[in-house]
Amino acid sequence: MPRAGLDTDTVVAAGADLADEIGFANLTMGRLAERVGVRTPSLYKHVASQDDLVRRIAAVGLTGAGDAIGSAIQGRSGRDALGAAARALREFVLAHPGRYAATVGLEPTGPDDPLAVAAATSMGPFTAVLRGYDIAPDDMTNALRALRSAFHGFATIESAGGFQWSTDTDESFDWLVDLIDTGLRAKPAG
Amino acid sequence: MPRAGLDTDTVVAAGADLADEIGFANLTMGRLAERVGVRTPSLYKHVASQDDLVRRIAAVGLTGAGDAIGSAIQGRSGRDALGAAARALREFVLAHPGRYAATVGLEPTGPDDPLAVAAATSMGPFTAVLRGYDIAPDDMTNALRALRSAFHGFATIESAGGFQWSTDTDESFDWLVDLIDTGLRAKPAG
DNA sequence: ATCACTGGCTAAGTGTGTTAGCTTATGGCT
DNA sequence: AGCCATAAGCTAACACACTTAGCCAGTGAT
Repeated sequence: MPRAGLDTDTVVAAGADLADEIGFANLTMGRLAERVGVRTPSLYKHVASQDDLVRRIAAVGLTGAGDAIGSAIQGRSGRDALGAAARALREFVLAHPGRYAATVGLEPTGPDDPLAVAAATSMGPFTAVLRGYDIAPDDMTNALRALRSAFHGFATIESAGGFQWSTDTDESFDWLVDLIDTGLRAKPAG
Repeated sequence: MPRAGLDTDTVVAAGADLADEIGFANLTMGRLAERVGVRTPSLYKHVASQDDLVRRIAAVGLTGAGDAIGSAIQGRSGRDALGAAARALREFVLAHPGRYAATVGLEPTGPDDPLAVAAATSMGPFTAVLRGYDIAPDDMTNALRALRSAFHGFATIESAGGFQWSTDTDESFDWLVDLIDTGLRAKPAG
């Protein structure tokens, strides 16, 4: 009876990959166990429950998205940085739909929830982007939430196949980025 | 053995109410059966499956949101109409979180999917709102998708408790509306 | 070489979605 | 009023999925 040599990170990573492949809704403990070459109950040596697994996958997804956005804005600023950040988020969600789907609909358990921390840090790059605009310090949180709402909304709707008419989604995305950029520029700083 | 006198609409409406009360994730066929005073298998006389039920609840949710937005913009135009529409959507989602949660993550099955139709018509009022701005006809779809992304994103994140810091969400919402309004106004029509 | 630890296993329990097949209330027709 | 087709409810049973309990064996330190 040889051992598979799993640990928590391996299991979570495999779960994230599997969710991307077969869709988050189809992720089950049984399928994940099969994927990593082990029987279902053995997974519970590495994660406490399915909910625990999902939260860890979500954290991985948020961290990944944040990293992608962070490196996308390197050396850019202003409209350029905004576009690069938004594009990076969108491409991450399209490339990793399962991981990202795991992040929606999770109530944060507390202020020091690792998931909440991951969510906060993953949005960090957007703060950097906003520094390229003339935003009053008091409005920083509002602006961050606006960006997050708009790009998260677009990415999740697109990822779920929610845009019906066959009009080019790339064009719609660029239009949204331009709308936000224009708004941020024209809005009075106070 | 008296009859409960159910039909599909009754079951779906009860399901929507129950989802609002206990949360969409906690909606089960068993709980719904108990709610309507019937045994679980009896529900299958009125809906084909749980997936069918969810899609019907989602359609009810989208229709309800669309109606709320539609009546909110009566007699308003421009920034006023935009704010009223956005506020109506947000309040609908906060008042009916379960119904609205049912709408996310559903692949439309086809072009004549009743769900797709409901989604399209529910966004109709936003088209009316956009007529108050100087949008090129070719950009109408892009603008509609932008509005939908932004307000859907905000509403779902807020409804899921995703906004961490204790900064006032009302203020953030107004800020978002103002950002979009400013952007739509300043963006060149071509 | 031994021993504590730990990662794997099987067995079993609970809850949820679903189907099959029976029974009887309901409403229309004669 | 009585008859009958339809369909709404029921029980029983199955298929999975998540989870726990408890056993066994591989692993690494002493």
